[in-house]
Amino acid sequence: MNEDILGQLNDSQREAAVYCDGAELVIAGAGSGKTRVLTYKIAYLLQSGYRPWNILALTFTNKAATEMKERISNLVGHDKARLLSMGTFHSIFSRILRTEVSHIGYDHNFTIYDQGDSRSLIKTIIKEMGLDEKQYNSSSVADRISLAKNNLLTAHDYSSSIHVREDVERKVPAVKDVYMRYAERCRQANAMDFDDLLLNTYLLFARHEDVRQKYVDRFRYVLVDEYQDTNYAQQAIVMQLTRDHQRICAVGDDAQSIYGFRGANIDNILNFTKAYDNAKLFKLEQNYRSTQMIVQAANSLIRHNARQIPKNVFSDNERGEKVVFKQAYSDREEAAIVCKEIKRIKSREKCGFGDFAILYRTNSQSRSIEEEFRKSNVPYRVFGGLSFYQRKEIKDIIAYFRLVANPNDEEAFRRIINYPSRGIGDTTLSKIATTANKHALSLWTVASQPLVFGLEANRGTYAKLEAFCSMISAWQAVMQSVDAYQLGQDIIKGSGISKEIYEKREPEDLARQENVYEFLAGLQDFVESRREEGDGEHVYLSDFLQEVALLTDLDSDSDGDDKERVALMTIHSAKGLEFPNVFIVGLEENIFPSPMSCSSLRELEEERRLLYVAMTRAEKRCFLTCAQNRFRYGRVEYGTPSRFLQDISPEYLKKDEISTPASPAYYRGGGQADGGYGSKPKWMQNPRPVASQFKADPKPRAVPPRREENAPSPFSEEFEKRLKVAKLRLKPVTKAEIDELTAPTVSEDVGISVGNVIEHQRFGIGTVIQLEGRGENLKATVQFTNSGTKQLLLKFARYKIVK
DNA sequence: CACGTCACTGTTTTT
DNA sequence: CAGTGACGTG
Repeated sequence: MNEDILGQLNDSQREAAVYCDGAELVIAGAGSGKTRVLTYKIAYLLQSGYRPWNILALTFTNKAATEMKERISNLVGHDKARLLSMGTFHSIFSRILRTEVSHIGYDHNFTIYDQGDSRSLIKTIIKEMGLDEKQYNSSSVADRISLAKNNLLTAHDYSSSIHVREDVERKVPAVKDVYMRYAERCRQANAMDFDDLLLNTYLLFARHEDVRQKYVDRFRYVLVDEYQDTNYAQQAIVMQLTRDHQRICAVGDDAQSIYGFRGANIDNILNFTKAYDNAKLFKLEQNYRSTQMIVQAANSLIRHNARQIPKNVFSDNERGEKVVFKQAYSDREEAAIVCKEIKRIKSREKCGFGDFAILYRTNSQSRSIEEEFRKSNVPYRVFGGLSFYQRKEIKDIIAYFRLVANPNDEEAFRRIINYPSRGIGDTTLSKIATTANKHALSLWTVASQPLVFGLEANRGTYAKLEAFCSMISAWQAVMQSVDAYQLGQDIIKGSGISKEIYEKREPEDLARQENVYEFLAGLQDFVESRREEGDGEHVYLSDFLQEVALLTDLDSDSDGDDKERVALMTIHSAKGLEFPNVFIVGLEENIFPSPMSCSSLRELEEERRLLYVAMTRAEKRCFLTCAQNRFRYGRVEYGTPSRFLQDISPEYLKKDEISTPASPAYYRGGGQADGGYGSKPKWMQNPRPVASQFKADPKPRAVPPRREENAPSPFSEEFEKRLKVAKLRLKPVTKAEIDELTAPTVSEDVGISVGNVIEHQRFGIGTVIQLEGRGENLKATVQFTNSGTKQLLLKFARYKIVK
């Protein structure tokens, strides 16, 4: 059996796979079968007597973990494979923290703050401290803190570290104080950000030898994929787990280290053999993926980097065509060239749209390509960008879930205390925050006992707070008895979110409704698959929350459908993937390399590696394009070809091979904004009557949920089937239920009631369809004949009753 | 308190 | 361009 498995590897792959005598570093050139070695090594370990749960395999993405598990399943069977500990650093260690976190003073139901949460908290703190928000830009402060955590510096350590001097030089001396407060607030909220998951794991193991020992005993063999992208904290944790027995296998390629901005430290891989004394070094140098031409072109590029482990990547595949470079006049022409070339290759060879990928440096570059593809009916799929879980309506729902699971969660509290509107506005919120800070308590504690902490507010406000808190408390009470799906539905209905979302009928609302369906379907799916896996009879909301925080839609497995679409993604998200034909677009100075990364040689080398990664995704053909004029930040910018083009040896590069499309003006000139489609006035073309209500989430996409047949929302493929089923099973919130939820409160003190027709000074004639609130807060929802539905606060509205 | 409007401004990659 | 914050109005 061993023979069978190992027979499928080449000599150097096999040597790397069977070496089990100690620390091992496998330098795996691009396309050299790195994943293959890892999977076979794990299969080999299992056959040599290791129990599945004794093996820990850390990957870079959840997707990589799932795929590897699947491949191992095929070798050793599902039963064994499913028991392996395999996942990202973040997901594996968050699970360990869940069970051990009481040792370091957290509660096991801690929340995981995503980047948006932590940025918003940092922003709040900067405001509270009265710092200048221009000087203390919340995201750069967040980056500083993140970097510190990645280097295992706690807030306390930081304040006496060299970083403080840097901060002083950069004119942001208070970063250390922001960090200090931020850490306090996170603890107060019983929350951890992504970096805390690593930092706290490290501290847990460092301070509690018995706990460390427990996991050292459990994880008898540790494998780390993409080692070049680990940061100091990750490396340190791996060291804590492996320094006793030295059974570690790290796999990676220093030439593909592209996550330095996230704290990844290329020194980890460069210095591996120093960290582990007797480490054995293996090199996989044969590339099985690409043509010789592509491999050589990529080699000639990466040769310009000084810091690297020497290696000689080669290919025995066909020689192949030269890498093609073409400069276009504009970004539109660039898109058209790419589009035309895809069609040309596709008709010449028997291949599908799925054999093509467009790679770019920044997400925003997908736009011009998308426009062109849509115009030319080329099916495509955009990866990355705004993930499903970052959509406003989904985040709102999750915020409710989070607050129920952990009422101290400050960010969740802030998000939903007044969503849907319940008359608790900024004034009340900031009073709560001030009081909470004064007593070093969470917002929830203060809000639920306002009188105890001397929160000053009027009667109405107390009542509203009371209503909100008792609603949340009621769900808390049943959280351990009602299953996640049931409770989730209850919350969506009871919170008023369903009313908020299902009431309206604008196109954007419909998209949101679908997203909520998808979300519920996903939740149901989660509950069911958990049950099938036999992890206990009941699946609770907290189980779901644990997973959801670390999910990306990149991780979702796509079904066959994707094979028929061109893939659009950033180079970063293309890591580990391969395509027959790859187009790398936007190779211009000011984009690639990014101007943010041009200040040091180190950063520049990372950008070069990024291009190396991009080129080595290609199996057969690789195209590089750039544009002279590009529409960016609302204006046309002039750009010159990227300096990296000169790094590629000319013998592998062919310029201007693609023919320019014959006619149209790809010039996006000054004057006519709407290049000849109809002539509606601007304000009619993109009606967004309620836009302001739905804006404002961290990384919103320009075009709201994509719904055209070419470009459905990132999630709809994998959810489509489940969705249909779920819709049947789900009995979506019915009209009657909505009516019930929106039942009017009869109000005696004003002469207006549901059914009245009023005439409003600005909006014209309309029918009152709902009334809520009382006294001076009495609010009417009015369906106007010509102006849609509006909410009017009657004490202000200028109207008269007509009927 | 909620919502609409206006002016300003920042520009990268993601677990 | 598109997101954000400040400000005014009902």
